[in-house]
Amino acid sequence: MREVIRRQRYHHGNLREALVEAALALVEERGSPEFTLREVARRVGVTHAAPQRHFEDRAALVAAVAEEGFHGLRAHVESVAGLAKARDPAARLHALGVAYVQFAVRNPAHFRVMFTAELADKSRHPSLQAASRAMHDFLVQCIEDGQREGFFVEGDPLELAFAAWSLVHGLAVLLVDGRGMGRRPAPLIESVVARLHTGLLPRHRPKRKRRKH
Amino acid sequence: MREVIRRQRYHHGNLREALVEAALALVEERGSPEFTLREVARRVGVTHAAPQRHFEDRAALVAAVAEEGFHGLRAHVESVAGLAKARDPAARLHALGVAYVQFAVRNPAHFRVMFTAELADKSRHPSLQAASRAMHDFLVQCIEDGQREGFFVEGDPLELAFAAWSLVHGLAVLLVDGRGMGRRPAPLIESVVARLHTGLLPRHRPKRKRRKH
DNA sequence: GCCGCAATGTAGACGGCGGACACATCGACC
DNA sequence: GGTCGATGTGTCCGCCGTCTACATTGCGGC
Repeated sequence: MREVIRRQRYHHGNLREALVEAALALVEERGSPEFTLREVARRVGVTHAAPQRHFEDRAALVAAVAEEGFHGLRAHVESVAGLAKARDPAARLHALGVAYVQFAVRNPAHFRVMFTAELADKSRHPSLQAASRAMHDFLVQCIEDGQREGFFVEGDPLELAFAAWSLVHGLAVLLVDGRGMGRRPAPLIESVVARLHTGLLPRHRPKRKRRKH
Repeated sequence: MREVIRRQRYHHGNLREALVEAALALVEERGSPEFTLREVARRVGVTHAAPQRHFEDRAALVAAVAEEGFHGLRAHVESVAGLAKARDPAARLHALGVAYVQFAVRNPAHFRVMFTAELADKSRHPSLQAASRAMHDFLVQCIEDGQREGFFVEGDPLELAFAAWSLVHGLAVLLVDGRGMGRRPAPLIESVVARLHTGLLPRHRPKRKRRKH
């Protein structure tokens, strides 16, 4: 009965990629990086044990999805920052930040998996660590360049990078989690990332001490 | 054999709280918000079905831990911001941000559970939504006060609040996930949150266009 | 005091899960 | 055309969350 729809070929042919794709689709559909190995296998049309030929365990599949995501993120960020290369470092940093958040909003499933709690210990997945690290190094480089040319405030570049990374990552997380207060994301991203540059304090600080009451 | 160590009383007496506490301890120990209901029950010394008398399902227990965390966060933030109340709004906002991140770093287990992916859909847990919302409202209020008195730049207060919330939340997430670059967290928190106020651009923007090469 | 009942914990069953294994099928290379 | 490694199947294991029937308890009305 059930074998009416049956895979024709015994071998799938491209199971590994198909599994990654199916897993991503599941995350997309349910908006949460929780999926079952068997579920993924069913969707692809193979037995639940078949994935083991391609991924040592469930975590390996999750890591593969995350890694694909990191590569996509890096490509997007570098392409956008590359376009802004001719302009000054501040514009480049701005473009970098916007691109980061854009990627998250456009690829929420990938982003969720990339930062899922199950992958918190990345020591088991060195390629993930490398991708994340490369991103960070690129950011620090961008800030050091800007400082050297006087476009950014002086100070420990690592600390500035950490601040930028925090704002941008926090923004991405909040937007992907649907805490965007129902606004259109694009302008919100632009203005929030711009805030990183100018800060919340007015350029001309009021000298009056405090209100009367 | 195994009943040598056996609970004396048939009724635990305070099972609900004990379960929340045990769950939190497990998260703390393994550094990840993944725990098993049966595991928690074993640790408390009851049968695996006993928790069901207090929590409809596993998600309800997770939500209870998260809710406890939100109450703690709010208490911490409000107490710190209360102390800084006498000072100007900028100092108050700074204190608020530092307190937020401090809470995350000091209570990583709580923080992880509060923002775990399983609770992404908070519609099923209105008390969580309320706690998170209260936090946000407090922040917006703080910014509106500051703007009114000229301590912050003008503009949509919701957008400024979103920027502040992003930076602080991102910083907390990165620190809790151990991406703090091995630095002592306290000074890093101070300086990164301070960066929110001043931004990355120098106060006196260089007018020269760009480097020669 | 004691009794009946709601609250709370126990014991066991069920289906689904991740993982391990032996076996079936395939395709690439000799 | 035969062989062997690669890839998918079928089955088993222990653990999981949840359900249900039953045991134990504490408490309020008599």
